[in-house]
Amino acid sequence: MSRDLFSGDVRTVARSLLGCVARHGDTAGVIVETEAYHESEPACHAYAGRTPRTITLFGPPGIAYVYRSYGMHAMLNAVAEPVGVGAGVLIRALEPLDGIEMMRQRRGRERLEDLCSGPGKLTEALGIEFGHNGGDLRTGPVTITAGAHGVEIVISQRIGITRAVELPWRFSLAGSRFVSRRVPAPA
DNA sequence: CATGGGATTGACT
DNA sequence: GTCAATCCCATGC
Repeated sequence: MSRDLFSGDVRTVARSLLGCVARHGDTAGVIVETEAYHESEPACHAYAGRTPRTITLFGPPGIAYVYRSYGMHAMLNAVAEPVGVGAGVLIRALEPLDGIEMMRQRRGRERLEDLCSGPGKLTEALGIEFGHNGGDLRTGPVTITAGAHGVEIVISQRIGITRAVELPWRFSLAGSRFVSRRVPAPA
């Protein structure tokens, strides 16, 4: 298979990351939900071209792109596609694996399903901050490492966006109770 | 330089 | 189901 988890087109990478382990310090979780974003479609931050905010997306694959949403939440993305192409995979949900007590402390919640079931939740649970933007996900401090393969994947539409809503670029693990929102039933 | 919007969450009706 | 919190930055004049 591919030598590098992050090489290939962004949708392939988004699928490959399902089942992988995201880790920061003593906290870690299995990725159960991702979304692909590409400069060719208007929901992507890179759509408008290189800016100080989005420059990371145009860099080499395997780099963390962390940004602030709604003024308060950090979002974790893995940069994909070759240098010069702006694209990334949004990590939307994790199944808690290690450091669960620390996650509970950071989140102020007890239930496992409340710890990492959303893009802003998982960054809080893992202690990921804006300063991690630009870090290499292969060497840390925030890492994503290969996990299960052959997992059953569900494809659906992306969530919480207003443009290019129709693209089926959301990927989640079938039946996981840790996804941020239910996959809508087919029409 | 001023303005508006956003890849969300949690609390409340 | 509805709504506010809060701030970076892209856009427009």
